[in-house]
Amino acid sequence: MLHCRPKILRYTEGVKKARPFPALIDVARRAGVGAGTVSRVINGGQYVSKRTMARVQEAIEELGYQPNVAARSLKGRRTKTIGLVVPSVADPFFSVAAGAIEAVARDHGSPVLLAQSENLPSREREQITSLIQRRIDGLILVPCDGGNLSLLQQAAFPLVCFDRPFPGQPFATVLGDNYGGARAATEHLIHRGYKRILCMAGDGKLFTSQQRVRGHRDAIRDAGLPYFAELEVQDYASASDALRRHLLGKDRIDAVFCIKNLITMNAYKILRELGVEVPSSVGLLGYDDFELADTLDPPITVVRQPVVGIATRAAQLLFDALEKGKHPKGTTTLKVDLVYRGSCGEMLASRRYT
Amino acid sequence: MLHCRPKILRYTEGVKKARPFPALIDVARRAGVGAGTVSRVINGGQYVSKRTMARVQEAIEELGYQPNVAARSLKGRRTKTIGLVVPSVADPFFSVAAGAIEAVARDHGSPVLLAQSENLPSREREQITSLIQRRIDGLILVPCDGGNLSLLQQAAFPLVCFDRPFPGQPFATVLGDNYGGARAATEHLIHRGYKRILCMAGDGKLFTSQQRVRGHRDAIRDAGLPYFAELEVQDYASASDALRRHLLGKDRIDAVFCIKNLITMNAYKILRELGVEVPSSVGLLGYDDFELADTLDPPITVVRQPVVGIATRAAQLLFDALEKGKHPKGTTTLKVDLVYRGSCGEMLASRRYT
DNA sequence: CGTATTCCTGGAATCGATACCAGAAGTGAG
DNA sequence: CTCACTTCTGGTATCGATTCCAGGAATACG
Repeated sequence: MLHCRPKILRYTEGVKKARPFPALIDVARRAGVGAGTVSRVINGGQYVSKRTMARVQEAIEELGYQPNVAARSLKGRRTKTIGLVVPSVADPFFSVAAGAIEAVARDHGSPVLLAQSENLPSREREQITSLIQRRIDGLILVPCDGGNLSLLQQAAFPLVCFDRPFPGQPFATVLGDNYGGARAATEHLIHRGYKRILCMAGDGKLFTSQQRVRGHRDAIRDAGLPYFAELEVQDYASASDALRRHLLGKDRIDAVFCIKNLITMNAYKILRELGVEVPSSVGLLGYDDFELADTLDPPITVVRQPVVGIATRAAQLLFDALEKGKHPKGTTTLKVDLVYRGSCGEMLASRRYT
Repeated sequence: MLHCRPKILRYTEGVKKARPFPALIDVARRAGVGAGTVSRVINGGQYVSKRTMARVQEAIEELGYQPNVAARSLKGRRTKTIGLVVPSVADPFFSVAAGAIEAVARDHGSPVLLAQSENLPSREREQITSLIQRRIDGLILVPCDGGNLSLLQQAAFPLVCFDRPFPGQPFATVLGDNYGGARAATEHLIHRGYKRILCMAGDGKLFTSQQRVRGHRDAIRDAGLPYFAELEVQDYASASDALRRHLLGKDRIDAVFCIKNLITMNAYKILRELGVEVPSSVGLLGYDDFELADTLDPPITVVRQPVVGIATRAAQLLFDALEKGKHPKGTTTLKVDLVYRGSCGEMLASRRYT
C-alpha cells in the first residue's frame, strides 16, 4: 500500500549554509545512517545495533553535536524549562529561594527562566506572558496580583506559588506560618512585659504583611491589651519617621515588632542612633533572620522562616506534578522558629513555634 | 516554471488534537486568511490591509493566541533569551548582579536563563551545555574554569564575563578594580599606623582573591613593611582559627583585611567575641559593602564595589553585541570606593579610589 | 484602454528533532 | 528451505512560525 510519495529534497546536500551548530542530520550523514537512527541513539539507544551506535556516537563527538531543544520541544511539547517569577532577586529572601529552586530544577535537568515582577501587576503580566510564549513546563510564582488568573488557567501548566497565595484561587501554595509566627513573636514580647508595641508592617497591601499584622493584633487582643491603630505602620515611606516619633513623643512605645528583614535592620539603626537602650527601655523583634542578627548589640530576637525549605518544597511539588502527574492542590504551611537572642530580654534557647 | 507541487495536507482540518495553545494556523483559519498573513500581522504588519489586520487581531484576541517562541527560534535562529551563569544566587553580590541583569534583559525583551555553577568546573560545564542546547543568544558568565573554552568558542554566541575574567582568554569582561581597591585599602591601614595586617583571602584559587592579595602585598612592600606569608590565609576552613590564633598568640596582629563580604562579617563576630577593641587595638577593613556595615560598633570601613554598575555594564555590552553587532572585546575595569567608617581609625568622608 | 507599478495575499519549503511505518536483515523452529 | 518471529534501519510527516515566491487586486500613468 505504498501511496505516491513524492521525492522532496529536504536537506539540500549541495549548498551548506553556515550553520552555527551541526544538526542531527549532519551527524546522520557523517555516520552514514538515517536521521531516525541518530535520534534513537541520542534517546537511550533502544533498537540500535552496537556497531551503528558506536559509529553515530563517534560522529556526534567529532562534530560536537548539541541537540536543539527548541526543535525537540516543538515536536515533543516539553521544553524541560521552568519559570520562576519573584518580586526581586536582590531581596535576600528571594535570592536564597531562587538558589534553592535552581538547585532542585537542575537535578531534574530543567534550567530556570528567571523573571522579576517588582510587585507590579503589569510587570507580572508581561513576565508571565513572556514565559508562556516560551512554553515553560511549569511555573513557580510569588504572585502579586490576581488579575492574571485567566492567563494562567489558559496556559494550563502546573503552577506552584510560594510566600504568598494566589489571591482568591486555590493553586498549590507553600507558605511560612505568617500568622502563627507573628502571633508567637508578639506573645513573646508581651510575656516579657512589653505593653505598647509598635508594629512596622512595610507594605500593608502584601499578603505576608497582612497575615503577620493579624497575628500580632490577635496576640494583643487575647492578652487583653488595648489596641491602638496608630501603632501599626503600613508603609515603608513613613516608617522611619513614625518610629522616631513613637520613641520620643509622649505615650512612648516600649517595643518594636518589625515584619521584614530590612525593616528590622532599619529599626535597629534608628534605635542606636537615638541611643535607646535595647532591650531594657525598648524591645526589638524582627521577622526573618539575617546575617549578623546574632552579632549585633544586643543580638536580635527574630522569627526565622525556613526559606530554603519553603522554596525547595515548592520546586518539589512542581516536579512531582511534571514527572508523576500528581497535580498539587492546597496549601502547605511550614513552621517557623522563634530565635531567642537578646533584644527583648534575656537570652533563651531557640524554640520551634508549633 | 511551476514544478510539480504535490498537494500535501499539512494541517489536517478534520481531526483536531487537543493542543494546549492555539497555533498560528488556527488564528489564520478563524480569520479566514493564510498563515503568512497572520505572521505579517504579528510582526509589524507591513503589507497588510487595515481590514485584514483588524480581522486577524480579533481572531488573536478571541483565541488568546500566544506565539510559540520555540517554533519561531527554530526558523529564525534567535531565541531572544540570554543565559546567566553565576556561582550562587544566594550570595548577596551575585543576587544583586542577577537582579540588575534581569532588569536590562527585560528591557530588551529577553528573559534570563539562570544557572548556578557553585564554582565547580564540572557543574559549570553542565550548565553551559544545557544553555547551548537551548540556543541562548548570548551568555553572561562568572567563569570558574578555563576548561570550557572550546565549548564556548564553538557555540559562537556573544559572551561577556564579569567579576572574573575567563582564564587566559580575551573575552569581553567587566571587573571591579580588585588590585587597586585592595591596595588602597591596605595603604589606608598602613597610613593609619597599622603594621601587622592579617589578610583573610577566602578561596585563594579565585581570581578576585588573587588580585586583592596582590594589591595588599604590593602595598605592604611599597611601604617598606616586612612581608609574612603566614599572614595570608587562603582558605575558608581555617580562617576563623587563624584569626583567633593571630589575635591571641605572640606576634599579635594589629589589623585584619577581609577580602569578601561574609569573611568580614565573620571576622567582626570573632573580634567581638574575644572582646578586642576596634579600632584601637585592632583595625578592621572589609572588601564589599554590606547592609549594617554602617551600623555596627564601630561602623566598618570597606571597599565598595559598584555591583549594579558592573552587572549592568556586562548586560549592556551583551545587548550591544546582539543588537548592534559590535562584538565587545577587552576588559572594562570599574572604579571602587573606599568608604571610611570607623573600624580603622577616625571617620572621614568617603573617597573614590582612582 | 493597456501597461507598469505598487499593494496584498495564499501557499509551500524550511528550521531540527521525533515518531511512526514499512520493510530489510537476522534468528530460530519446524 | 520456509515461515514466523524479532531486531534494526531509512524515510518522511509532523510540531509552529517565518520567508520566500508567484500571482491577484488595485491603482497610476501614458
